[in-house]
Amino acid sequence: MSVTKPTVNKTAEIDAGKDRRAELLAAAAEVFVAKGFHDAKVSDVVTAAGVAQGTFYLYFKTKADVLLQLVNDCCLDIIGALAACSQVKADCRDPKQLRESNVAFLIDLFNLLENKHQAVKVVLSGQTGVDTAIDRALAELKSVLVEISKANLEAGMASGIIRKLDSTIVAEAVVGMIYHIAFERFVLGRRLGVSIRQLAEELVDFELDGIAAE
Amino acid sequence: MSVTKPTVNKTAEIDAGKDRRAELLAAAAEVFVAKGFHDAKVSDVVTAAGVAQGTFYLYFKTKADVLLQLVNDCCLDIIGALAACSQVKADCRDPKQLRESNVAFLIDLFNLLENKHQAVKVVLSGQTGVDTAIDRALAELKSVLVEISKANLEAGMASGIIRKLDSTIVAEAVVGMIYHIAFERFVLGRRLGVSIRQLAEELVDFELDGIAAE
Amino acid sequence: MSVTKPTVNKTAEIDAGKDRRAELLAAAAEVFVAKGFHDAKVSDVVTAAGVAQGTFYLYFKTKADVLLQLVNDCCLDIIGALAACSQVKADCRDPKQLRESNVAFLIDLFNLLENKHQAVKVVLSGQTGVDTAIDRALAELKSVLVEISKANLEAGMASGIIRKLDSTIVAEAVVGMIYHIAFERFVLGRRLGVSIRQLAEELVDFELDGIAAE
Amino acid sequence: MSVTKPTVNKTAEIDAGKDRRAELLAAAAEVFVAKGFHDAKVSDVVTAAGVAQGTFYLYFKTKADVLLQLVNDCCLDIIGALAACSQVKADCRDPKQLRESNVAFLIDLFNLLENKHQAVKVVLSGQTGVDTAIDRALAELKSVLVEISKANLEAGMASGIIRKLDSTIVAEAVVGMIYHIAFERFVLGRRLGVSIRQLAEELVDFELDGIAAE
DNA sequence: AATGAATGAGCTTTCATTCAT
DNA sequence: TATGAATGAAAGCTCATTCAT
Repeated sequence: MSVTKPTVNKTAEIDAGKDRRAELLAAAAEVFVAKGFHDAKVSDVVTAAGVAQGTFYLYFKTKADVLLQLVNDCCLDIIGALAACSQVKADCRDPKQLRESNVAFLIDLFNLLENKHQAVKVVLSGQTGVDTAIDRALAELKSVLVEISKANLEAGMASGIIRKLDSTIVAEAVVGMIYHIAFERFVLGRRLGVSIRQLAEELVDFELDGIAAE
Repeated sequence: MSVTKPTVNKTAEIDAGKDRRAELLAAAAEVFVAKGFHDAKVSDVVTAAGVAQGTFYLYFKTKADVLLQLVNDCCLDIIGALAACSQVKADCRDPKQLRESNVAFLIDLFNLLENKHQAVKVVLSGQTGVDTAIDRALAELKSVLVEISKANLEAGMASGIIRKLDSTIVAEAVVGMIYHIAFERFVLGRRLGVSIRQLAEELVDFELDGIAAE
Repeated sequence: MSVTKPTVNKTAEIDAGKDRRAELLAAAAEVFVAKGFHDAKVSDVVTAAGVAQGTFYLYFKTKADVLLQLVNDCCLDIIGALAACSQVKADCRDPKQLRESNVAFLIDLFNLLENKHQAVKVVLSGQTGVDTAIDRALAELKSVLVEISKANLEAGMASGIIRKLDSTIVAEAVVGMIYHIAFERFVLGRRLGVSIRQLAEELVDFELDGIAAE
Repeated sequence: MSVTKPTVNKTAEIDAGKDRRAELLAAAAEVFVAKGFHDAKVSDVVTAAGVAQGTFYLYFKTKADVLLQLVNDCCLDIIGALAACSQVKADCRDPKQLRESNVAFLIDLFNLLENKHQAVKVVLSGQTGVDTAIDRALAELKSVLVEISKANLEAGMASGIIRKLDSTIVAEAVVGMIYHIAFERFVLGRRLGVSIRQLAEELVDFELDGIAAE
């Protein structure tokens, strides 16, 4: 049926479809963050999006499906961005450069999270157990972060710029730290009285030098 | 007949009541961890506990109530234990002592979590949005950890053993790190190839000295 | 087992049993009036009676059974009393005597209702549809009242002291009037500012002479 | 396609909605009369209406809500009708006119009750204690009847057409009589062998002249 | 006789999903 | 595509009744 339609219409339709889909996705993110996935009703989402109940099912197979797409889209974006900005760090030699590249990385990450806003909140609030595909996507994102961290630690150890340590444990620790801080700031909205840059610098200082004096 | 019942029986009866409650609590923890609170049915819990549906409601007002009690019990226990073991650190003077008291604290905490087992899994998996009382208890636990951490950081800064830093941010970072590691190990069961002692030592090394060489 | 017990004990037991039964009956009446049969729980009744849940079932087969016994007891009492006091009227000749015997009858009836108190409230609130036996008892009571009224009307017509009328309709009307007034006074507690005697006199005036002047 | 729908269809749709509600209301009345509110299940109502369980909750908030609406609708209708037909009586001067206006009023009332059929049965069977709003509506209806009756009695006394009497008590008695007769005829179906006109005349004779000869 | 913990059938209500229009 | 009324499976919770002590 759609095959016989002129291209112009087809494009218009697709665009309209994309808009609708995007609207629903945005509305869903908003509602899921506000009430949590389980307490959010499909009717809440369609009300927020200003469409009818049935329209939801033109774009998503099930209620879980919209969460999956939300998480997938967001995770893929973040993973993509991480891949881009994490390569800078890999070959730094001196401590100052290490500090700077780490700070730059965190600032990039935090800005990314800040812009994604609602979708990020959904990802960070860790809606687990809804669907194995979602669990996989969330695990994948965390795993990518851990891998980046671990790879950097090992490269640094090889080049002598980082002390000998258990890269697995420390990578997990670093990622846990970042997730927690990101959750506080981007989901709960607790800015802790600092800008993104200040936050990144403080965290990198902690990561590199620890808390001990000297 | 009932008049002549020895005290022992009476005690046994009371214990039976406590046992039932404990059995249901344990079964609920198990089921909540396995399926998540929302997907867990009361019928799952009673089946796991081997009692009838109605029996559940002799001990708990609602399905959310059992989660609340689980979380409350567990959080109170942990907070109590933390209060006890966190005081050692407060007045240490030299770096070696600082390291040791931190390691001891983490070992105590991890052992506590390991023993509480299922209830801890429930607490750590962060079942949020079910009940404001539950949210409050979980927030309280985290807040206590952050406060302990912050107080220690500030005491250490005052005595010169800890460098100047933003105690709020670093305390959050440390707690995020611990939560994440605890979640990995005690909920997901990823032991990362180390004992609790090794884990604690590695984390304290990271916390005190960071990752930078020298 | 009870056969081998000495008579004294047996009597004591029976009395105790009667007391318990009476206590439960009284408690049930109270609770049924306060909450209505359907909203009243067996647990409310036993709590009010100060006995354990299981004890209820030593004296009554089901929850409906206690209502049945309450209604039966009360209806039988009233019917018995009615039979006694209604015979006076039957053979009165002159108008003054008719008025007096009617007033006396109503006073007797109202006093009876006032004394039965709670049980009467149960009967008058017309708990219908719980059990066919209960429906039958309530219908029987009303039917007896209607029959008395009808017989008196017909006797009066025969003796010329009462005008020609449809004894069935008027008997129903009279009974409806009495039920309604009794309900207002003995269930809802609206005394309408008069004593039982005044009430009876006013009603008999209305019954005999109607409202028209002259 | 839907864009081109003629207005007629839109109306049809709205009517469908009204019809559904009316169907459910009718089915509920039927079921409530047959089994009583408490023993009637929502599943009985939807089965009687030929719709699915969930459909019930598209039109009514709860099971009690449908009873409330039934009672409210019916009571309001009756009160409205009463207001209209009760004014005729107010200023009648001679006995014959008084009798005729009273008969006319009762005939109007009985016809109204006969037409409302099932809903009236629900109202007259006095489903009490389900919801305070329902209790209020039923009390309001009775109160209106009593007030009308009382006002007429007092007007009649003032104009000398009605003898001196306690208008409160007599008004209650008259309303009790009417309720009882209406219940017998319109709920239980006992027609007592007379037409509505005959019934009204007999009752008015009784009301005006009482039972005494002469 | 008295207890009260345990039972489990059965109810109301919710809400994701469908489908005729 | 869009609609929204209708669906019905499923879940939480209640409470009359039982029974071992």
